[in-house]
Amino acid sequence: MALTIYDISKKAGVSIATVSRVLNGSDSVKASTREKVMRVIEKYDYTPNAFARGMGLHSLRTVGILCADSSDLYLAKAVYYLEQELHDNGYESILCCTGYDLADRQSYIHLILSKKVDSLILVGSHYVSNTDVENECIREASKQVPVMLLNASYNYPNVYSTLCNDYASMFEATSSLIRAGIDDILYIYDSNSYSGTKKLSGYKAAMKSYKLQDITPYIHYYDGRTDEIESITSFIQSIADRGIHFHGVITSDDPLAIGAIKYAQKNGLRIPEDLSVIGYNNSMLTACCNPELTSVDNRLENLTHQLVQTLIGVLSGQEMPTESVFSGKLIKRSTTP
Amino acid sequence: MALTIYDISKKAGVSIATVSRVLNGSDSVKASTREKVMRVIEKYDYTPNAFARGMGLHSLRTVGILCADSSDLYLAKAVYYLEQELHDNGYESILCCTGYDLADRQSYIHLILSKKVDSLILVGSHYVSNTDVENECIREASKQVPVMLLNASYNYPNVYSTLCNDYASMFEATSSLIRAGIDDILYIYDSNSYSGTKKLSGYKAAMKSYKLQDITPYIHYYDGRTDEIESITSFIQSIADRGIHFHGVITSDDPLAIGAIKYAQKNGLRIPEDLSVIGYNNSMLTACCNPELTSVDNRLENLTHQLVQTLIGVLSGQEMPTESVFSGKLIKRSTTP
DNA sequence: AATTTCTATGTAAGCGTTTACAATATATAT
DNA sequence: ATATATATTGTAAACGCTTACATAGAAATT
Repeated sequence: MALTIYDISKKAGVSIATVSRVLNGSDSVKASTREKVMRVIEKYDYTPNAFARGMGLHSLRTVGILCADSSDLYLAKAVYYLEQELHDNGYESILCCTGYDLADRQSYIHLILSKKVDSLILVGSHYVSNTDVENECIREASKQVPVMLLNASYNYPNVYSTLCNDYASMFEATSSLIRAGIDDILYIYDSNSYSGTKKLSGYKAAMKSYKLQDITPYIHYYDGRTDEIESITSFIQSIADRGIHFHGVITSDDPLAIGAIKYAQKNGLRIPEDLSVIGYNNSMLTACCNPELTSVDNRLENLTHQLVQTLIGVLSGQEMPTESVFSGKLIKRSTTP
Repeated sequence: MALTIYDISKKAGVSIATVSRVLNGSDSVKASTREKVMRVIEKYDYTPNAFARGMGLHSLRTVGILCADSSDLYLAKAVYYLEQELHDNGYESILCCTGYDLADRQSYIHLILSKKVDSLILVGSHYVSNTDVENECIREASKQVPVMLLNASYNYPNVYSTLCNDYASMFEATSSLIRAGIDDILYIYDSNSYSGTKKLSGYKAAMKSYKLQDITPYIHYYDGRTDEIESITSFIQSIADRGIHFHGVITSDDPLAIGAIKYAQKNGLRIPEDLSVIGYNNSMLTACCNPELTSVDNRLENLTHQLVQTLIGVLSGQEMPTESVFSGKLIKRSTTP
């Protein structure tokens, strides 16, 4: 059995309260007593039981992070930045990868709330949906702790959003191709999440402002895994095979754009002369392919920084903005003219 | 304030013991009582406090996962598989990203142990080192719970290892190039971790068995971030600029190999005619570059599956193998002859 | 009908901390 | 030397749950 605070107090010849005070860095402990206790603690390598602490303490300075899929390049990076930021601010974090299934997500929210976290960070806009049933769990969680959304927005008390203006970014990306004289632009997306919807709207708006005809043949939803490039490539091939002509491809995520590049290369199309490609998220993949991929950088590091700053503010009782919006930026590389 | 078991018991008109029994699925509760209690629980959306449970319960069916960096493609995928497997086996998981700093890692181990986890999984061989001081925390942790190592081996009671034979894989990868007539092979690695060392040995052994001259000029340690392809490219460029000639590059991780491909393309070298490249981990990057990258698949999904199976066995009191070794496989694509 | 057995529920004692409050020791002022 | 203020330490009551044990009620046995 592990040692308890009683064992330590006995061995050090003080009360448990004093040991607890030493453990929690209270300043009302005589230096000599503190040292005496510390020696015992170190000698026996005592670690306080976190559950017991959790019962007594109000805050454990811990926040829960929920992320659909940590193997997604972009989400993984977001989690990484968040953990860093939190750590730098003296907070611990617990991460749960929930997958994309709604029921699982809900049960994970319950799970993580029961661990007495000070806040909940939802990474990736999959957690915010158009169907209101889904958002029920956000509303519920927000009754207990502040809920922080990354790349999504949800207007509700105690919910704070930090996001990039994906609509504007995608509008700009699309417009840039149109200005270059390309107006038959395929749009491939892989998610109907909050930001997924915004991006699509941005594309549509740009297309419509330049073009009158029906754009629905250009819009395609890919529902496979985004780490299977070959599957993406054949998805795009199948669109071309259906007789849809396009000289541009814009995607909601870089891997999809890689698929487009592969498609072009398989069909002997020159990039960007015969086909222009724009990705999204400006991930490391942009540098892996050849030619290198033009992509939208949505300033993940700024977003995560702001999110944690907002969180710290909220937790310390300050009034904070409920929504912080950043601008993305189109990073031009070699897949666009 | 959140509801407690007392509130529920009052509302349902039963004792807290009965509520607790319903919560824990005890079979000695009358069906009608169970339903009555469940209704109240659902109505008020009650979630038991995990800390209080932790104090009473012996196991919370939770395992801690420690991972140096979740933004690393390979590690992130490992974590993802592990969480899935654990979830499928009725275990929850807590993940901490520790970074590569030793002191941080140690404090995270303490942290996560204090949460009364049933086991500790260390993802990535960075946790096992040649300097014995570092492994002290593994030994300590293993006194409390079984410690599972992914891609590393450490012979100690209550420590279980699941790994790929990186030595053999790298020996084979190197040999395959040598057999193709290429014997000036650069080796780029990015870590002195357990598996990093094994891979290097495999390369060395293969080189030595075919070649007598000194191979040290070919071995280079890259200590930058692996998601900065450009930085890798110029690293390799600088090696070439120092007058070292090579017709092959083998790397300890795919991103490094992408850097090699980029280097070749910048210098007008044909792949694989002028330069052959082999990566490691068979990540999605192998499909992103052009030509597509030959790489070693070390069967991550098998590894994680086996690891969790072993863990479940150990936790249920069975005698389990302390080391499970899988074979990797060289996946030939277009960067090798 | 009385006794025994079994099932369902309740009571109360932990689990290992934190912390308000009380008590004591020490320092300072008179 | 005494009174007062202050610094340090101790005592004991939470915190919200689990579970051994006690108890009441129902069913089965005699």
